[in-house]
Amino acid sequence: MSSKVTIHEVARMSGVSIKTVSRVLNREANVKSDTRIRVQEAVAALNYRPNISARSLAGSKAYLIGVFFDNPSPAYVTDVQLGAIARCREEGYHLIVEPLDSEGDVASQVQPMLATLRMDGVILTPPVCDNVAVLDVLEAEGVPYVRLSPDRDVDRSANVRMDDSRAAYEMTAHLIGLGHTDIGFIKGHPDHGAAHLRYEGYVKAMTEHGHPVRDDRVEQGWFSFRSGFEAAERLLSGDDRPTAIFASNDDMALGVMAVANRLRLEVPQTLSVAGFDDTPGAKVVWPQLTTVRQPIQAMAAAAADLLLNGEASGDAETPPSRLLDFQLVVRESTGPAPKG
Amino acid sequence: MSSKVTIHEVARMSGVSIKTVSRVLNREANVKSDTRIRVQEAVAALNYRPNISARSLAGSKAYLIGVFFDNPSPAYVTDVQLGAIARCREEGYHLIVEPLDSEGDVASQVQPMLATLRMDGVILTPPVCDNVAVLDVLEAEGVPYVRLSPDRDVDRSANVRMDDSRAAYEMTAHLIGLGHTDIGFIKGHPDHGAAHLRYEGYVKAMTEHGHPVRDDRVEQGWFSFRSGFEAAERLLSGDDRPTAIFASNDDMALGVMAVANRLRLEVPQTLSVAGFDDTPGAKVVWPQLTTVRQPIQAMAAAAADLLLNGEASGDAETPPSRLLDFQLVVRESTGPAPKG
DNA sequence: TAAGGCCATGACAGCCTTGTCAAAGCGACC
DNA sequence: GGTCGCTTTGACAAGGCTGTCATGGCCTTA
Repeated sequence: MSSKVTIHEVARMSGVSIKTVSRVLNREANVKSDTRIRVQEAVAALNYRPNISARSLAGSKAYLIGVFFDNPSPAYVTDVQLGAIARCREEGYHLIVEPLDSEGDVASQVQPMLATLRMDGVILTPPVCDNVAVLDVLEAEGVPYVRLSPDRDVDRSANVRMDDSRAAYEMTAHLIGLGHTDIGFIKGHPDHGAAHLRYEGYVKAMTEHGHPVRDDRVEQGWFSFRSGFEAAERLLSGDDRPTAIFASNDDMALGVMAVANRLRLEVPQTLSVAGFDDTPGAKVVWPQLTTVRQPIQAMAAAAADLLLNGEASGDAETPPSRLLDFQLVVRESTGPAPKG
Repeated sequence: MSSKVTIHEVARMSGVSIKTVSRVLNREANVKSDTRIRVQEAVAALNYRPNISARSLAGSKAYLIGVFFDNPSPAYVTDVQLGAIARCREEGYHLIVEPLDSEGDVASQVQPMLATLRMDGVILTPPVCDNVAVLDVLEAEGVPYVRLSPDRDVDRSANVRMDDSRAAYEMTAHLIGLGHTDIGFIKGHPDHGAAHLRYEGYVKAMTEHGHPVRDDRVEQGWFSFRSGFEAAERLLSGDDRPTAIFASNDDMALGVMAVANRLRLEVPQTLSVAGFDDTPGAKVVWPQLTTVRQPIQAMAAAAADLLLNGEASGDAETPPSRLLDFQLVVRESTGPAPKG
């Protein structure tokens, strides 16, 4: 088709000035409705689309939102992208993805990019969202940003989070509801704030229901399959073992399942296993894993929303924060506690 | 810092014209080397970065490469992004990601996007890379594109592929090398060209090594966990069963492992299992899966390369194509054939 | 020495849109 | 009829950069 239709041609075709076409395109007020319609018809007829470069050069918006990540979980990353784009498309914005290499000097990777692209906003996923150098650069360049599930300095800037503590509480309560009283727990990487929150939720649920939190039932893990595997070996060796294990993420829970498998402990008849995150792996194992789903797409959409509606611009005294609901996904890896 | 440094200031600081600064930035010839150095120093001192909008408005490049996908596999998608960005960064290009919804009218989603952004090129992943409507729009808009692992009309345009047939051949040969002669095969989704190629490689290896391809050892699958599970149930029920199963992707192989697990068939002592793709799930099961790794990042980088060096521009009579090497990943799910 | 050619550089227009500001249109009211 | 105040519209500059073309210096060649 048309290699390049400009606003000029639309103006000529509809018999108004370029500026009026611009007004219609930008949904500005004070355009007579029949003028508006005439222009819209011309736009449709010529199949005209405004040139984003010219637009951002002339105006103040770039129509670009950045997504910065350095995340080992592809599923998380794509969910963020899908959620963000869903909201962005409504307003004609596009997504620029920038994988960061946190091994290197992240700030120096970010500054040039911000200076060239002049994006309207940036969404930061963990762990980049806790990289102070990156935040500093963003603020220096005056680019609004929203952090997803930040760990540190939560009040520093706009963010979107999930209630990890309450989710862990409810998962624990779910197990207790199934009759378990002796529930093992595998902690996550101590550098991640979420790890602490999840542990907190577990402790709270156990305590409130009158079950002791035994030291030898809590193992340190690192969010990896291997660490879950090793923690499970410690928890499950010998005859005195818990009837359920709640791992603070799915990868570790899968490690637990592997050990159970090896030891011929039937899941969930002999041992219930619960995870956290609802990664793709959770559906691939057998039996499928009971876990907690973060509404990642919704969180990303909320982040995009904060950016697009201007709330994240950093002028408010209290940065906006949105807390989204999680979802307990009960599948086959948890069941009633064995009798006796 | 500097809210916006323009090329003008660099020109003043280094005592040359704006145009000369532009020449230095674009690595053009015919600039005296001490002039070049002076300019570069000024650029560094002012921390100047060219404004991408102004650049693309004035020039012919947009410095943007698009990645279109509608891919159920997040791992694949992020690998593509990582590979593409690695090559793009070398030349100051950025990545725009556009998830497509192939349920809807894809072409009409794509055209406006191409018209507004005027990207310099687009990378298409399966299955979008086989959507003729999308290809038509790209060509109509004159946007160069590269397809990753296309199935149909392979010669229509630039593409990057892997030798699926040979990979399947080598995996089968690997099993034969371990002493297996009775090897089951689970085919992939018949709409995917790769499914046929993989089957072809299996047949070729069996035949060349003098082993029969028994009809009751080949099952139709659909690339899903469930279809692998069901195919394995058919292959493994009864006493007359193969000593190895080669599933044409990992998800199905995981289904096989689940069945083996249920039937108490030890992997790999009693049954060897091989997959294809090296998805994250392959490392999460126990024992870890022997599989074939596609060099996805390298393929995406090759695609970006074709775009950036102009080979994909569609002017050559034969569209360029790159065939990359796969990698056999031997882990614990395959072992010597049981004796007797 | 004059003519021709190449290299290095700069002046200026143009890319397509938005922002500013002024002007024109319109209705109502005194 | 004239004035005021509002809505609607347009002329023009500006945004930061690259493309085109012209200029001047210097080297080569006859």
